[in-house]
Amino acid sequence: MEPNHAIESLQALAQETRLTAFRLLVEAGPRGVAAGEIARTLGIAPSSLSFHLSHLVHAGLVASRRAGRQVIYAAEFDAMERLMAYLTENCCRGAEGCGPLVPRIAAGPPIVEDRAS
Amino acid sequence: MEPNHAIESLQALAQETRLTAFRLLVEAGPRGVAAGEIARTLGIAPSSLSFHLSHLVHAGLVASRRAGRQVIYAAEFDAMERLMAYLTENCCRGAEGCGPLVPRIAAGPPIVEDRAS
DNA sequence: TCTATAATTCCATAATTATCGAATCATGGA
DNA sequence: TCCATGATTCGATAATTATGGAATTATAGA
Repeated sequence: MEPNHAIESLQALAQETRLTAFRLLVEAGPRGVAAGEIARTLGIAPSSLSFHLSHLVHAGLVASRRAGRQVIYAAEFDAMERLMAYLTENCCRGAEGCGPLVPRIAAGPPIVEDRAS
Repeated sequence: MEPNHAIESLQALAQETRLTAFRLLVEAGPRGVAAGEIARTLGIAPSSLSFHLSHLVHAGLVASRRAGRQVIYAAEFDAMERLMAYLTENCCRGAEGCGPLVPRIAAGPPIVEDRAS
């Protein structure tokens, strides 16, 4: 994953309305939720929701399909996995519990607060 | 981790300058990097960097300590781990590779594109 | 075709965020 | 104390983002 795509994904999630919507879709699973129901649940105007959903879709974190008059949105779990992988590989080096098999060797020998220099 | 803190952390990372700076600090490890050196590396004004670092510090993703005339910034790996844990628990349900032990049971039976309804 | 429903796009406005020069603060050394 | 260096805060400005009403588009049913 390129840094720019990671930033796009992080931006998509870094907003209260969108994170709430995304969590709702994660809860709902592959079946997804209709736009109108999301808007009602979050208590915001449909046009505002469209604005936010378009961010999530553009980042690839959410997919939409039409079902009759409604448009169903569903979380794209694979995309979320890829984001997690990016963060693990690029933002966790040196830590232990962050991700699989990213040893602390990369950051050099562990220096324990050498403020004495 | 509360959703608001997660959003703060995501916002901190969801910006090119800040993500680059954070990755630099992750690379550097616990020893950290002086503010001036970060600004030089990123090619931005010191005042701009301060602005961005304050975001990262406020989110808890980065810590600062003074060393003589310079201020050294270092990644807080624990905070990053906690963010990863939050995302795994709240944004990955139903997926397999996202995190440890979050079974797909939570999202109900896996529905394989039931567009036939 | 007409109507009702669901959603999006368009538009204006408000709010937030990013940028950097200038001024200020903090530290170390002469 | 004075000066130089490193960093932050302040201030103005530019750019981006969020909000919701009104208009538009898409679909289903009468």
